[in-house]
Amino acid sequence: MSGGSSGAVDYAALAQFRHALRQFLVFSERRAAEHGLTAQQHQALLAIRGADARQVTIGFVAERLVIKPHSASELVDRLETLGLVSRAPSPRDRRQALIELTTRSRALLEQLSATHSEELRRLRPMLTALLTQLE
Amino acid sequence: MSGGSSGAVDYAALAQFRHALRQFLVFSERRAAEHGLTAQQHQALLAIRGADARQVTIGFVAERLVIKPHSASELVDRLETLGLVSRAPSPRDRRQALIELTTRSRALLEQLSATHSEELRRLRPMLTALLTQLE
DNA sequence: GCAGTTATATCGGAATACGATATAGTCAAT
DNA sequence: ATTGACTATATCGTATTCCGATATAACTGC
Repeated sequence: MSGGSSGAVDYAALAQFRHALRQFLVFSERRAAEHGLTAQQHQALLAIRGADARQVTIGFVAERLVIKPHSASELVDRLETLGLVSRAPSPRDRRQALIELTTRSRALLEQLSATHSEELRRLRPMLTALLTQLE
Repeated sequence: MSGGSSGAVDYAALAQFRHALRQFLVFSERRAAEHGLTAQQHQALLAIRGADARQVTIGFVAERLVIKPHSASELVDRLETLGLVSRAPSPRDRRQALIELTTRSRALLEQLSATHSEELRRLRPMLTALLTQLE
């Protein structure tokens, strides 16, 4: 036996888990599209909102979305063009760009998040069951 | 109150869940890349393997990966070029292409799947906790 | 105030899913 | 058998977006 518990891999369980993930991601993508957003734009808005008190910078967005900082910069460009975020140089460190949601994106995100929470509540039993099956 | 349980959305929990998902997907992407595969190629191999007895067609791959059939066709093209799957017309219905893994891709997938199972076992507590938090 | 580092930005290039369309095979009903 | 509707797969051009390489500006310690 290698490192795994029983040696044999449960391909069907893995495949089902990935299928469930894909379904969720496609669900998410479609909801975002209904509001004129791409999946990444939605994720960025959520990451910014979810930061609560923290100062949100390009670097922060990059870290939360697990993309390179220069990709986050481009992503924020697009959001700014859409009027969904504002960028302002940080007074503390003028290299940093402080990012904030606009009224419009806050409203948008609230709707999207409600839908997503609901969907995840719906998917939870299946996801946890599939994860359990992998043990 | 709307449809949700308490009306207010837990943005931080949603954001954390998406961050965890992204981390897993990036993990997966990197492992696949170490074996010369893209994420989608790996997913396709897994879907084919996870089908067990079932006859695997382009349509089946499309359905499991939640992509359009013509995108699945392109994806299988690339896998065929890499020598990771074979395509043969079905005797039953000669429109269909029956797809099979090669010896090489089976070995490849076994390694990848072991790593992934392990990682998912590691992530399970976090994922289930985050899902629970959304209730 | 210089060297090294950090934060963000710009540009060209690569990958891949998609829409529109094409081709080939199947099936039902005549 | 032939037609017509439908299904499975394939091809082509396009758009999106991430990345690597590189640039710029600002911060830090000495």
